[in-house]
Amino acid sequence: MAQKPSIPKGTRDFSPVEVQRRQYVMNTIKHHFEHYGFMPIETPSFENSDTLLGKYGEEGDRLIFKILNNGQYLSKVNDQDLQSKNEYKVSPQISKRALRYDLTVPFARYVVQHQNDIAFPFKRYQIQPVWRADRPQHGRFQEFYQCDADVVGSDSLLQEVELVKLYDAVFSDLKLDGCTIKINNRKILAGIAQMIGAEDQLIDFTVALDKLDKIGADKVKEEMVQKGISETAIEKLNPVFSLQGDFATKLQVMRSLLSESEIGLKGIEELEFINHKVVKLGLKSATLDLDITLARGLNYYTGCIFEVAAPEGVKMGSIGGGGRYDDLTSMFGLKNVSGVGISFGLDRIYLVIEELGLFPDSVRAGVDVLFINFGDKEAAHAMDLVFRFRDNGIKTELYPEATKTNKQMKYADRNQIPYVILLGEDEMAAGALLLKNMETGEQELLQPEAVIEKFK
RNA sequence: GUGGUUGUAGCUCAGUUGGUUAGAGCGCUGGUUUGUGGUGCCGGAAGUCGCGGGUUCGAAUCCCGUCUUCCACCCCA
Repeated sequence: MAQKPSIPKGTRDFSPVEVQRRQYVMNTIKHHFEHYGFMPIETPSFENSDTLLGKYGEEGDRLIFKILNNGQYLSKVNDQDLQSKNEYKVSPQISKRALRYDLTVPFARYVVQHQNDIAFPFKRYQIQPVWRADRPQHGRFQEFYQCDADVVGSDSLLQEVELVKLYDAVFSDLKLDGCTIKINNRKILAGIAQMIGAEDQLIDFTVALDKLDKIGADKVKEEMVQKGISETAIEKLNPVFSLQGDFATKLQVMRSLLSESEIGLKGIEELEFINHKVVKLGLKSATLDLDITLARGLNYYTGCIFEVAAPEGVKMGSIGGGGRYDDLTSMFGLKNVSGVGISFGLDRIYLVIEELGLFPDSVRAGVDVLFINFGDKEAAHAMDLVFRFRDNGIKTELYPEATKTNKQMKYADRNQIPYVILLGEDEMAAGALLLKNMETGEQELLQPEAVIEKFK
């Protein structure tokens, strides 16, 4: 072997067991999406650059993978821009397409493009990979799967309620108990900013506030001062920094704090409605928690925002996120269509389930039964039975070579095949099969019909 | 994008102040009565020590660059 091949950073190969387990997670999510009435769509891996650029903020633009044009792409570049080595000026001239960064923006594009064929409200789900030129870390990749469910064309807060229930249903089904669905509302954040006279600095303000549980109140205040927010304004935020108690209690504190802000109170009302309904319906294993510091960088959100934290003790960033966006489709020319959606981070959910040892044993690649190959004559007979078994829904294979039994048994063992059938001269003469349970080592001589019955 | 960290056989890792033919465990492979795996015993193959430069009589070991890994920022799923 000369130079070892490799794959780009932040990407992975998946072994048979890994693929099987990923499909288990994916199928669970998909099952619940469909159960809730979402319909599947798919969009291209890459979009026109202008569809994506400018939708995720400055940071987002930097993380979008740009695709180099084909042909003589350099010949058309403005010489001056090329000389100046200004990538912001050159990159649009040499790249007209980019890999999708998430599933929400391509969906908004889809809705606008197909608006005449869509019956609103439109509920779609989408499970596809996305790409980000981020620096890899644990649970952070350059290629990863998102599983999104979105509703467009409905202002009803019942959608938010349904999405909270959907999160709970999926995580409960995956036995991932103890997830926290954090919820907040951009209107509340806007209200606070308004109250402290920092309306123009909403983004700076929320980004700083978002770090509260990570760096503490003092550092957050420091950062806000740095961003030009006045000290007296920050003093007014003290109730926010020390917010405690259950959902209703926290909401009460925020209500009095925001009594002067119309938009802030609207946000409070929305959350109250959602919480009330969710409490009434009940959650199986997740907890809905009001997190006033939750901001989320994606700047197209306008109402409720969600983020899901893994069960306590697991070191992992958010395993899901979402929110309401009132204006996303207007960027593509379709006004007054509100959307709300959530996303499941498949790869992170996988890592959490793995860490907690929650994958069922039944999630396994490979067959149920292996026929040992004793030679041409025996193999020919075995093949008949292999197909008969398969027709009866039993995953079956015949070892392709008549090598030593030892080796064939090892193969079965390595591949965690639960049963092996020995069909040699003696068994053929008796018209029977020797079925061996690889876990217990027990063997029994059975008629083929009896084996088929056993697997039903 | 910023700072740090890692890279030695298929895998997990040793490798002493730079000094002969670079080691171990697991795995793989062959044998151990030619129809029986997961725990035995004996043997074997396998590494331009991430890649490219440099210092040196001599580099896995020191220096620089580069890629990769993981971590902290940033941001997020």
